[in-house]
Amino acid sequence: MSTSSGTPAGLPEKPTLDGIEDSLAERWEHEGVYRFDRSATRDQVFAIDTPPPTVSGSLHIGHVFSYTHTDTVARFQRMRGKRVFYPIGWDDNGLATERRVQNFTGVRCDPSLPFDADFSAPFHGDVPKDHRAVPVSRPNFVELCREITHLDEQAFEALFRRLGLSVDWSLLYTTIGERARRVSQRAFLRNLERGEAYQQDAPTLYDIDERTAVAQAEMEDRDVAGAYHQLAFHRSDGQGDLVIDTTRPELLPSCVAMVAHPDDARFQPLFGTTVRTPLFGVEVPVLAHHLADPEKGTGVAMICTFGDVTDVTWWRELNLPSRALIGFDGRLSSETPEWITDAAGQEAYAQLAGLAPKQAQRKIVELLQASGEMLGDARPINHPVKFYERGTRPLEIVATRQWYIRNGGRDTELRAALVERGNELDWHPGYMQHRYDNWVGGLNGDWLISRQRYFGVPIPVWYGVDADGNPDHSVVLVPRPDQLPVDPSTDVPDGFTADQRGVPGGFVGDPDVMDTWATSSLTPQIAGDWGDTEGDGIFDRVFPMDVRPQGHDIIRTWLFATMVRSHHEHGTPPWRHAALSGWILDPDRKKMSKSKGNTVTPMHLLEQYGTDAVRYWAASGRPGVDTAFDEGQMKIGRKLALKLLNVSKFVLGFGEPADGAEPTAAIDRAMLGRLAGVVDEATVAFDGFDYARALERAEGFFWWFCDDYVELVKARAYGTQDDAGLQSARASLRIALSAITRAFAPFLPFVTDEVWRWWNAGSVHATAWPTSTELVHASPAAEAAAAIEPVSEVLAQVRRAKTEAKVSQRAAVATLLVRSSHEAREAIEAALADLRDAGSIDTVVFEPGDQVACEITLAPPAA
RNA sequence: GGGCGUGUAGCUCAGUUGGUUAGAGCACUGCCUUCACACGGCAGGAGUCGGGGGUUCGAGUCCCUUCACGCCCA
Repeated sequence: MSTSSGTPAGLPEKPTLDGIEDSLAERWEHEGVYRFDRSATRDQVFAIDTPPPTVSGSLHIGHVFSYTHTDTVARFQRMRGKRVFYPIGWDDNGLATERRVQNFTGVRCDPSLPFDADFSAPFHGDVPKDHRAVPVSRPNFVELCREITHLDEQAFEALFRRLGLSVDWSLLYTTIGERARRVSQRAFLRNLERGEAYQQDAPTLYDIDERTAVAQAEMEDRDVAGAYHQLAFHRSDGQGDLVIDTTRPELLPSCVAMVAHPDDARFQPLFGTTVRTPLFGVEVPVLAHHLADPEKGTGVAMICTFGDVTDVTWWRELNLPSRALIGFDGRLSSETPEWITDAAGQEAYAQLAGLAPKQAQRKIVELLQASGEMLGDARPINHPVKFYERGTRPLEIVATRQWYIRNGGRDTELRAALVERGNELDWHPGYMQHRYDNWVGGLNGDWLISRQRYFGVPIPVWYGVDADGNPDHSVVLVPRPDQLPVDPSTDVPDGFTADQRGVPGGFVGDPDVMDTWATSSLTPQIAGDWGDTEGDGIFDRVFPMDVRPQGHDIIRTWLFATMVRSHHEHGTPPWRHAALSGWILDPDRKKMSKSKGNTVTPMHLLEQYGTDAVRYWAASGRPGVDTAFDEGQMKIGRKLALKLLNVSKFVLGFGEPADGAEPTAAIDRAMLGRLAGVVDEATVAFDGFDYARALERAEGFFWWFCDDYVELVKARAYGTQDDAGLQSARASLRIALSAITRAFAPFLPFVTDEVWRWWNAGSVHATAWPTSTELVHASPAAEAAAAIEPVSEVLAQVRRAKTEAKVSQRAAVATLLVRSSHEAREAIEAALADLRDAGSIDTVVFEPGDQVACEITLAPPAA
């Protein structure tokens, strides 16, 4: 191979980053670089249980951030020789999608309507403000949901492909797809068979706007303005009043008891006595319970069924009657309840019947003030109230029949087992396990999975219908496994015919769908083809999976729910590692969220800085650590990508080294020694899921390599010294460039593959991760440092002298006097020819000294 | 109220089992058209490591305490 000038074959004259994303993404797809090898054995596989993004949400920079983290790990493992099982899915089922469809198309679902084959949505976006939602049948509504989510999914896929995620797109799934429904229903039916799923009539958190029950995990506290109303209850013994403070006077008609702390001396004499409620005159007992807070209000509270979750606890533990008044419509019952027997009470209730809670509150305050049973005015306070996390009005508690899955909330043994499962996982970072332990330890009920919604996986059961035509929920009819997935609203259970639906002696389908987490808690089973529909049995070779990457905010939901399902079904944690990503913060260190309006869409950033640059920013975010959105980091990423492009051109521009060319020069072997250490560090970091550290080490080396090493050996590589030196420099540059390119490949997949293909067949992503053992010419680490550091120091001092003299770095140095230790002098002398070339140095004189100290005499400028 | 995390240069962050004079990039300032790269290079100034106390020969690092911010839970 010629060593003369000219661009060797394959090297572009003017390398560029522009447009490399599209062409490389196409090549990867065409070459099947990320295709999972379905014949791989378990020990060859690295399986990743990636979060399926909610496609009805907006695309934002957070997606780029956390998915990049996972992708770097996937690419590393692939280069280490693993067959990487890296599927992705779209989470399209659930309330978020229903809402988006309602808002986008101007419809609402009315399940009582029949399917209309000719239906088309009144709008596609831009629904007028005064538009009244058009009621549509459930099948029509579901069809619309599918249509809209399909559009959203295309936008997500475009972004994720542009981001260069090395997922196997042939494994794509959706959480409403046929497989997801089959797997979810199968898992549920097996839970049912083993007694892990059950139905129960119980007080349930209920969102009256969405008309659906919600689970503990979906509930959140919000501070809202409320007001204490002081009400006087009348002692039955006629010895005066018992005064309470309540924020919900409208629930007074459903009061079942009074409660105070057992140690509270003020109320001890009253325990066991009764009082009569204001307005309604209902007699209720005064009871003791440790959850009553003596500091709160007057220290005594009224128990209603049900005002909040504490009421539920009291109701259960004190064996109180149920006097529920708020129905599914969120309004007070229109019938006067039978426990109000007093005529005046009945008259008072008549004025409240059918009102929404807020209206009822205004009315009852009026009545109480008129009767003199409310003392003083309402006193405004701020207090925490339970909301559905996607809801706008406080949750009510309504007693209804729902399906539950056991999660340890009512069973200490199961809870302990689930905590233990958490111990079997490796958490990255480790402190995230506390979130899991705290959540599991604080559960106080089982997992409610029924949702009174439409776009979800149907609960796959029917009920018998009794002789009076009412559903008999004790007669549960289940489908055969080979029937799955079923839709009980259209499918018919074995032994019945379609015309028996809803008639006495017939059957009726469960109208509900499963909670979205009840499906997404099965992503390992869905992605891994549990049940083996493909017939190649890959499930046993990908499960339990190696890692679950996800945000730390959904440990209590997604991670925990997945653990519960896997524990019940497989008796194992679903993965070996959990890798938690942090948040994106805006420049004011506030969490980015749609409601704050501070989110950033990613596509224009990918276009402006290039994908590698944006990935560089993302990969700089430490595992689990919240990271500020920082375009500055993207600029640095772009510089890094450009530098790799240019230095590759430089190194490869020398052409193929001569046969047998080897690193022989001390400084060359020392550089490789430093590189070997960096490769080892990056490998250890990656094995522990610390991609950010791996990047930092590689990057630190790379800038030193470009700034010092390349500058030092550049002249020698051009041929200013002997041939042995030339060959050593060129060989070393190539060896280093190869390892550097591969070490950057997980982070900068585009530019690394671009430059790799200039001089190698195939993709860098299909080659081996660099190892220190392949760098056979490397000096041992300690020797390398001793050989490099004095040389770098001299170079730096020469540069500084020229900068201070305000002359060009090419300016000639007449004399360089170096004071140094004996060892440093040896290192400097070994690289002296390179130093002279790099610094344009004429005479070099050594003197003994402690630290490396130079006196530089510049040559007079040439005229 | 409980749990967890964070606090290091103007900004974003490294700093491993305690060990020389606390590092990097950005920004800022100055210089250099240099034959891989001006989308570049070289160099410079800039820090009471949130505060206080303790352990130690030695603390950014370990312990206690306190303040601020963030997240999760109640």
